[in-house]
Amino acid sequence: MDGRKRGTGATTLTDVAQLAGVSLATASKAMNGVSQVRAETRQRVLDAAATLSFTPNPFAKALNSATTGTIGMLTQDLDNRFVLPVLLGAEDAFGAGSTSVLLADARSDSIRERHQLGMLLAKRVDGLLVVGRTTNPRASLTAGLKVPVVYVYAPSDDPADLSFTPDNFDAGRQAVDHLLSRGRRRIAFINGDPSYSAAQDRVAGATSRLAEEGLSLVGGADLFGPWGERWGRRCTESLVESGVQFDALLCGSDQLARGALDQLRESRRSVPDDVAVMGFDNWDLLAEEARPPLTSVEMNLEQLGRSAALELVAAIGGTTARGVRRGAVRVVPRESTGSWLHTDGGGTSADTGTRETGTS
Amino acid sequence: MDGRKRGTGATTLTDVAQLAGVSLATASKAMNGVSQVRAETRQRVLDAAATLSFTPNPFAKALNSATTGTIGMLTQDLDNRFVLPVLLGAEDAFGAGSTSVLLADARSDSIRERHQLGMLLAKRVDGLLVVGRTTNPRASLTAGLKVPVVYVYAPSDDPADLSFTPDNFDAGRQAVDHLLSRGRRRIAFINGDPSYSAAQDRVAGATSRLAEEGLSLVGGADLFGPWGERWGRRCTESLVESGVQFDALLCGSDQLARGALDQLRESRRSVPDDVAVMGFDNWDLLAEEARPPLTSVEMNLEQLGRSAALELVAAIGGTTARGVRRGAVRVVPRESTGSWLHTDGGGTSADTGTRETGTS
DNA sequence: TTGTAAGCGTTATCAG
DNA sequence: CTGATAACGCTTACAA
Repeated sequence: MDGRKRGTGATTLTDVAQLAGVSLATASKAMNGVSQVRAETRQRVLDAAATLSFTPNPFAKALNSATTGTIGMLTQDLDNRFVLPVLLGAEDAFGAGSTSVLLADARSDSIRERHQLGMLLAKRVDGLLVVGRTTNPRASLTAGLKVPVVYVYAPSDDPADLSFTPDNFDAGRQAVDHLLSRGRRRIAFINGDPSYSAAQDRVAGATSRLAEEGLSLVGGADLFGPWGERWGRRCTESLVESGVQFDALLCGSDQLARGALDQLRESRRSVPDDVAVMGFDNWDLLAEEARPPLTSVEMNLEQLGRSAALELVAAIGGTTARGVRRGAVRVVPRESTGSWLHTDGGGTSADTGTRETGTS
Repeated sequence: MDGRKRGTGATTLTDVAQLAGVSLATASKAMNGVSQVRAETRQRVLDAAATLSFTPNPFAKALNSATTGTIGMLTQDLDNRFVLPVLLGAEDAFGAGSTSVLLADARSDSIRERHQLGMLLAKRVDGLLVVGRTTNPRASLTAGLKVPVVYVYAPSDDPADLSFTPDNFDAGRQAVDHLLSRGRRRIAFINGDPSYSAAQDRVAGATSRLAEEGLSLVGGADLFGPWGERWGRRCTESLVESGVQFDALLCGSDQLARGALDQLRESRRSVPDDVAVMGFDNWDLLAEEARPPLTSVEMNLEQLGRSAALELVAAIGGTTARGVRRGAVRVVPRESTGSWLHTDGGGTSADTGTRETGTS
């Protein structure tokens, strides 16, 4: 359409300079606010740029600025509900600045991950955000890279790297805290797959908090099984049948908790009056529609992604940080832990409560 | 570390040429396989490149090739479980080629969407994939853009654009087909939010298929309500209480179906013996853990993303296509529709069926 | 077949 | 304060 020899046809700084009646160099300075340019001149250039709706070519720019305004987000498994919020937070944080995000997914394949890494590097990203699939530590990729890398969700196994991961240990502690605050003392813990550090850390946190009260989990601390409602049901069933007394059921995930709730209903245990139930992850879809709505621990994944992004930007800027940062979590109370144990909410008496144990 | 005046320190084509003992131009030709280069020379260059682990600077490349090897993925709402598979499919399809994906999320804000669009364009993407939040048609963004745009999930409201969206109408038809094949004839439909075209299309498809058999939905075709288990339960309850006879319950989503299953259990209706239940979306997490496991319609979102990506690549290549393409869907049978109506469990006769109705 | 040189759009240096 | 001019790394006529 355009008589030029080459070029994209987009308006260039030269066009702007021409319209503004200044030299290319001056136009550049005016646009970037650097160097001394008379206010009037700058305005003229800016106006010209606006009229032509000029957008600087980022490639020409990147060609001599050593930084490209792009970061790579390398996910291990995009098809994972936990990475979504992380992605969102990160994208948001970057977008607020002016860096944009190049996405690459490894599909849980380390060969493919290597390949994607190469591709991202070839695109000259300024930094890398590596988003894991679980909270289990993962192999570091940092060796030999000249760009900063930040790991999110799955921390790097190299302590010299910087990682962000949710604080599952504290999540366990806070959960117990919450249950204690509801007057529960006989807490059972149904857990997920033991190969997940999330499962291990959550129960460890819970145990630790209980120990401070001189308590321990009833029914044992090793009720591991597949994540999922089915195991939640089965495990709850055995627990009930075993005759172990418990007034709270802490479940390693909301899914497990859903199964537990179903089973408790069938066993005619009232929630929360007989048994308080809570989960982890605060997956609204499951938690809010549960009967009763499920108290859960929000892992603040979006915030985690945001923090990681911010820190990556900082690292690109030159700062160097290392170690594993554990993102804050918080309990979101709903009805499943809604009542103080043995109140006469429904109509019963009995104040066998042990509130005096409270430490604060 | 390096005495150069500027530059990133990365090895350049000039380095390669030097090592190979040829001119810059020859090196370039050798690398790109164009023009006539003696095989031996090319090999020498390739070797040199390998030794230096040379990666061409994409910016320098883009600067004179009019195409950048990057597409923009503009999502309306990343925090949506339906976009994940689409993203995955698209990323995969692009990755297979050598285009990479720039991600931008609009957070359901049209102002922000405009902004992100601008940013993507400023980055000189070769094309745009616009991923919607629902399957409702959305405002076209194509006007005035010089890069091709393909819409996924939410189709564009401009028929001149190219859109990919799941075939909800056919999903409704196939669902009914499946239920009919199980001997069910009194089918009730519980639906989600009527403002979703998915809800409308699914029930329309179901109705259409039933009509072919001279049937219609029992309990009416307007049981719309909020997506979610709660509505599934409530709606099922009224249905049961209303005394309407039904041998199948088709639910507008797996979530609704989960609610329905719960309610049916409480109403002592056996699934699938008394009532077959099925949903849409085939959300494994819900469907597989349901009691019994839930038959559902798989919307093939990943494939949808892949197709859209492929078509975008084609469009960048110069082809022009328009209109709305509806992605194929398929029923995934599980136990909730597992039995032929009125068998007696183990393996009986009873051919009360109406198989002869089949049109083909 | 290979090399020279002219861009691509910007920024940075250094004179005016 | 402004303007030539030389990079940045690569592709591509055009010569040799």
